[in-house]
Amino acid sequence: MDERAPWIPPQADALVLRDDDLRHAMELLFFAYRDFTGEADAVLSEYGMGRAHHRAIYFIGANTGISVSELLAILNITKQSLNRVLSTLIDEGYVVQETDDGDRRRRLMHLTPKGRELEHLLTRRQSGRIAGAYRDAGPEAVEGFRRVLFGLINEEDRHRVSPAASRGGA
Amino acid sequence: MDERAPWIPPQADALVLRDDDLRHAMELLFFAYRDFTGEADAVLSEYGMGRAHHRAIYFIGANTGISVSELLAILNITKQSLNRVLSTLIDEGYVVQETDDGDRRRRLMHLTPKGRELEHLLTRRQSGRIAGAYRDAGPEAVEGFRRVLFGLINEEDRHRVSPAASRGGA
DNA sequence: GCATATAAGTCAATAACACTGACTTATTAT
DNA sequence: ATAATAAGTCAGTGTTATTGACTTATATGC
Repeated sequence: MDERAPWIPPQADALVLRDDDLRHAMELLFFAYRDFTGEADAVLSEYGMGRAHHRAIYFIGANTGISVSELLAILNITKQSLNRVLSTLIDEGYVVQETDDGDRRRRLMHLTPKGRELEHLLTRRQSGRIAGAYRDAGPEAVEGFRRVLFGLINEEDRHRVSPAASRGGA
Repeated sequence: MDERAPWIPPQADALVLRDDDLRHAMELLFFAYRDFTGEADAVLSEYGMGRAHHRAIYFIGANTGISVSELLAILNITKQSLNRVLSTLIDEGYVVQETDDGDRRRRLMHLTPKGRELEHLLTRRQSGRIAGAYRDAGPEAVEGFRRVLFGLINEEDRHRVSPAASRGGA
């Protein structure tokens, strides 16, 4: 069995990718994501919540007026899984649902002030981590970081990523 | 409450980080990690395994002769959690443990040929995704990707990331 | 108007993954 | 001999997610 990277069409002067490079990338993703998410987990457990609540709060906050089915598409989980999380958030006053006037089947959601406050509390530590990494790596590295991560996302979901404020700034 | 990014010491000509930039980074991480890991999940479920098995296989494969406690430190989970996964992998012949001659309390682990085969099967699709993203983004972007992700990892764990083969290559 | 499709919500059962706490067994170090 | 370390085990719990079946309300196509 041929083990050497059958997935690289050796073309032009393309960068040569070895096993070590891929291993390195996978480990970077694993550790970075682990530490990045771990940041908020401590706060969440104080509220009796988990990462799923955070994701819901985050994406409702980032997409005010989002419908349930749109949120499901972003999170890639089932309605039943979301429901448990969502009903907690609604019951405890972090999220509000309002019937869409145009289509009264749809429930548009947004954060309450309380929900917005929790969102900020949760993202504050994560923001600090990102800001530090961005600062240490420099603007060009940030642009590269964005390009590669964007390329890792399924094409059909790339449109869901919100735009960055600064793009390619010096 | 002052909401505007209290975590950025505005210094020198440092890149200005806005809420949008941080939101963008968080979403990139979320979607990229989601799609990256989702790649292997389909294969895993055919084997009756989950992501935890994959992580164990991966890190044993990348660190031949690793001890149980070292693996626990990398995965950041409890001994009991690992045990469920590990005993499956051993029972089904993917992983072998051998008593360390120097310290007979320690069990050094490595993949069997069967385990190595599964590891390759699992990482093949992920490798393709990374290779594609690297190719599309270009070598400089790859270097930036690495720098930022590395900076996101807790300092005390950065030494656990294996080195990349190509560093800053043209 | 009626049939059908869509959006949302719900009930029940199950599984993967992780946790805490308590404990045993070897083996090494003091 | 005693204490510490490495590994393994048993029991109970919780979060996150799943599948499958079903209800309710609203919208749309004919």
